[in-house]
Amino acid sequence: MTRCQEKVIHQSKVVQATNHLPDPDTLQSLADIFKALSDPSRLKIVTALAVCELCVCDLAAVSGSSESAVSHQLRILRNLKIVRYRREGKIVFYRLDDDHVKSLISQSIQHVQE
Amino acid sequence: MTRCQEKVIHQSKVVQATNHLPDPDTLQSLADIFKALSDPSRLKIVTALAVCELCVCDLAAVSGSSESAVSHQLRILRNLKIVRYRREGKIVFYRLDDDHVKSLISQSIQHVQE
DNA sequence: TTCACATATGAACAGATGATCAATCGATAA
DNA sequence: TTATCGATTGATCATCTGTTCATATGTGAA
Repeated sequence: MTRCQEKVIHQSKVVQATNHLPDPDTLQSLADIFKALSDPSRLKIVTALAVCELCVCDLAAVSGSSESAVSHQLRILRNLKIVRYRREGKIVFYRLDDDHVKSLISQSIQHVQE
Repeated sequence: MTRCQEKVIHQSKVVQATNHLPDPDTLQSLADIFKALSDPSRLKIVTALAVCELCVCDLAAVSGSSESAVSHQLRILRNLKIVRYRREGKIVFYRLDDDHVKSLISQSIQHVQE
């Protein structure tokens, strides 16, 4: 891969910036959580769950998509430990796994609205 | 679209959650910024720029991808007003447009590492 | 002007993504 | 048991994404 000839001039900045990058695991976790929140459907689900615990069909109603689609999305959120669930008879209730994501979103809303 | 028969039971929760959803514009802006940060390459670029101003070939070196790929990613970040640039002769220097994204990422890192 | 270099752009391609549909699972009630 | 309902899953498919490659800008130097 070719590099521009100015490389030497900014090399110290490159080294400095490289050293300040998060470690690969952290970088991947960051990208994962951002990706989870980058889909409008999932974002609706998460923001809805930030208000209160909801079952799958409730979430389908809130987000305006099918229960199947919501279930697929919930699996992604489950795998990322963003949501957890409890079964009550035939109904499965979902809620946020912790308040990290909740505060992350509320902070992000402030950023967006400034 | 069919709804589960429990709909009536949780209807107040559905209404409550729906009313607390951010307005569509805010929701879209949120999704956009999260999507911008959901790609590992762009995340490296942004975290690098959080350290100091860098030119395109520096960013290519830091992120470990080609200058063309970086340039394409920078266009996305430019369109979202996440980065800005200044030209100095043949070299174009990029930096974060403001500190919102910087603080958002540092907050997110804390969340990930807990 | 002509050349070289840093960057930007467009086309094309492979891989990822999200919705839909059908089938299935799990739990309750008859 | 069987039937029903809420939820999950797998397959399919259209769409989106990110990289690569080739080409085009824009700037400064010769």
